[in-house]
Order: sequence, then structure tokens, then C-alpha cells
Amino acid sequence: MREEASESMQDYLKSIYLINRESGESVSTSELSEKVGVSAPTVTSMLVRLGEKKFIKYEKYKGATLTKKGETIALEVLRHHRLIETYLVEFLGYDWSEVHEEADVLEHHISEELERRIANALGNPKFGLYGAPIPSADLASIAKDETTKLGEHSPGDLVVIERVKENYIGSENSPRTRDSEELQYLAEIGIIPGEKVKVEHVAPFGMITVSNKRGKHSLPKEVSMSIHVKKI
Amino acid sequence: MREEASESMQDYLKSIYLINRESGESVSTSELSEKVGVSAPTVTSMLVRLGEKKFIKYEKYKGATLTKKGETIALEVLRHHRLIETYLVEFLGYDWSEVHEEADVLEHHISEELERRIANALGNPKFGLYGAPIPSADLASIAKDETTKLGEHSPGDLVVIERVKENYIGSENSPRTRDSEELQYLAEIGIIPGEKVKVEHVAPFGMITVSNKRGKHSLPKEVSMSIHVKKI
DNA sequence: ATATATGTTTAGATAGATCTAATAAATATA
DNA sequence: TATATTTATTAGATCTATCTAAACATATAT
Repeated sequence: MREEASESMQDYLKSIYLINRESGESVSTSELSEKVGVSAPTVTSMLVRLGEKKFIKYEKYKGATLTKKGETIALEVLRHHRLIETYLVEFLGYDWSEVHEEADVLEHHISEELERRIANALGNPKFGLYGAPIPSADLASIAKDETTKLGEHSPGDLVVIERVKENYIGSENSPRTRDSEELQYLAEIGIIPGEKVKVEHVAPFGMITVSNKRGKHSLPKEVSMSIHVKKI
Repeated sequence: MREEASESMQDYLKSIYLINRESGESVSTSELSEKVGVSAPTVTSMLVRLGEKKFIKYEKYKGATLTKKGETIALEVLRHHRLIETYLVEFLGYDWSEVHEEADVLEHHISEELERRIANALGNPKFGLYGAPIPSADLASIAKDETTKLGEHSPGDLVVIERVKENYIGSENSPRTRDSEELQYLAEIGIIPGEKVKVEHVAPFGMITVSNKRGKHSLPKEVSMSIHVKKI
């Protein structure tokens, strides 16, 4: 399946999937340009190629949406990514903030067989690190996300962290290298799956302040929107 | 280190290393063409590029030899290959005949960190599957091979199999796909590291016949030269 | 020693993925 | 609505890795 798409194509398809799942809308050239880390013209020409291969539906100036075929590839790559991440933490002693870059590369290079064996070693999990849902082996389903975003909560809410996303659409130029540092920082201040925090204050520009055992911590809007929680 | 060389270049460098270690001579275009699986003109143009990058010394019509720089990359890739192979067998339950293709891909894509962790999980071994020597982490040394080749022995010799090579210079067009089947077959007839065989007969054209618990088996010259043994 | 066969290189083309600069379309603003 | 700003596309170039066909060099065999 994914062999039909080059490594580069797989990256675009995965990105289209992830961006669309956030926004629900068709994915723009500039969003992809930022996420994939290439220039806008490069994205345009890739979108044309992906369209020709029927991996996406693309209309000039209107962005892209995945076809069934494209979605299957995106889900396969995502499954690989999350299985690898989880495996590296569980079996090779990686810290959860370090595995993202490694998985971003390896997700394109493991065979079906290795995917199966890794999944098996992990007990065929439905969720990986930070509660991230892992697409099923047949790529037909992905567990529904029952969480809300920290940034959507109001002062007084007591929530438990379910998931800290590995990346998100921000305003940075090189999102990849930032992620690891940021995840590290969040871990240090106790923003870790399973931990409880209380929402203390929300500033008009979206900055949220939360408290936990380790004190009060303020997080900018974009960051708080990448942290999934459950209210308790 | 290896980041300076593309994946494709790494493949050529590894092949040059392996062919040269067998023959001791500078490596020809046609040998590489076969081993890497590309046309001869493709090899020529790659050799020019590798020469420009000072990974090899290349003279028209005279073949290529690795520079120190090129050898370091070859050893790094080879180290990855053998660590990955061994890890897949030891920790993920692969059969030794299945891991070669997987390692051939992944060897180019694991980080230094993952290399370190895999080596660590395996106890920093000096030898991998089939007794294949693994280059040291600093890429300075590779354990010496104390074995002889099955094909060099005479009738009456009793030998223990030390190593069955994953690939070799043969006369086939697509060596990669053949390897796995062939290793499987050898395993079935008992040509497995640690097993003893007796040399029964050597035909003038090099075909060797050996016997073990499972009966007599004949092997063509090229195959017998890829099996390393120790006389007992 | 010359002819033939084999192996190697040159020439020229293609496909994928990327870039910058210039242009055009869509959207926001005065 | 007209204009300005933002976003996207086209045009044209580059680099890597590959191919086939043709030319050339080396090795082998009469």
C-alpha cells in the first residue's frame, strides 16, 4: 500500500491527515508548507502529483483533502509512527520526549512484518504515548478521542492530563526541533499524562494558568490547545 | 558522519567495502553494478561523485578503493546492519533467514542514539548473526575472521559451521531476493552455525558434497565459498 | 599482432523533489 | 467598492539517481 507513495509523499499525506483532523477543513498550501517544512511552490507541485495519483482531491486555491486511498496511506504511516514511538519507550528505555524525531524517520522504513512484530510485542495496543490513538492494523478504524483540550477549559476546572501532542500547528518556522525541547519542559513542570491540574486563570489573549503540585504554570494558547485532558 | 553521504551513496560504500574485503583488490564497475543492482553507467557516474566527495579513490577503468573517510561510513552502515539483524532475531523473534532485507533498509535510518541503545540491549556484542563481526562503536576496528571457507576444504575434513553469509558475489541478477530463500534452504538441510558437517566429495567444477545428520547435500562453488567454517 | 569479446565510459534523457523570483488570485481593509 | 495585503500558482532552474544507446578501452584468443 504505502509503497505506491514515496517517502516524501507519505509525509505530505500524513500531514494532510493530521491538519485536517484538527481543523475539519481542506488543507491549505501554507499549512502544509509549514508542517512539512518546504516552500509553498514545492507544496503546490506536490499537491498536483498527489492529485494525479488519486491520493488527494486538489483544487487550485482551495486546498487538499485525502481520498480513501490517501487516507489509508496516512493511517499506515501514523500507525507506524505511534507503534515505533511506543516501542522505543517501552523496550529501549527512551524518554517520551526523545522519540518523535526517530519515529518520524523510521515510520517510512519498517516492513509490514516488523510492524506486526512490534505491535505484537506491545500487545497490539489501541493507544500509544500520551494517549495517542493508534490506527488498527487493517487501517479501517482509529479510536475516537474522548478528550477535550486544556485550552478550552475555564477557571476552576479540575482536569487530568490524557495526552500531550508531539507537535501542532504553531507559528514557528522549524516545528520539529522545537517539539522535543518543549515536551521536555512540559514534563519538568508536571504536564504529563495521568497528572491532575487545576485551571486557575485564562487571560483574554488565551494564555492559561494552571496549578499542580509543582506550583503555577502559564501556557500560551497554542500550547494549551495541544494538551488533551478529561474534566473530573 | 554518515549524514554526509546519501542513502544511495552509503549503499555503494558498503558494497565497495564488502567486495574489497573478499577480493583484496580495487572494486570494478561491473561488480558494483551487480551488487548494488543498477546499470554499469549508473555506477560510473556514482563513482565520479563519490570520488569528488573523497569517499573513494577512483581511476577510470581501474575501479575504486575506499578512503579512510569512505571506510568509516561503510563501517558505520555495516555496524548498523549487523546490530539490527541481531536485534531482530534476539528481541523480536525473527528467523535468521528473514532479517537481511529489513536490515538493508533500516541500516540507513537509525540515529546514533538508537544504534547505541540497540547495541546496549544486545550487550555491545563484537559478533552478530552467523558469527559476522560487528565494527566497534568508534568504527576503528573490526574483529578478525579466524575461519576458513567451506569451499576451500578437501574430502575427509570435518568442520563446524561458523558463519553463513547473508549475501555474496554470485552470477544472479537480483541477489537480494534470492538470499532469503537460499538461507532458508540452507537452514533446512542443516547448514546452520554450530552444526558439524563432513566434506565427502569435491567435483572438478567446485561443487562440494557434505554430509550431516540429515544426509548428503551438494552445494555449488559460490555457495560453499559463502559458508565460513572451522576445521576440527 | 590483430581481431574479437568483454567491460567501461560518454552522451543524452527522464523523473522526483526541491528552490527563488515573478505573477495571479483570493481575502481583508479602508 | 477599490485598494492593499496575503496566499497560491506559474515559470524556470538545480541536484540526485537512474536509464538506454553508442563509443571507447582493455583483455583474450586466435
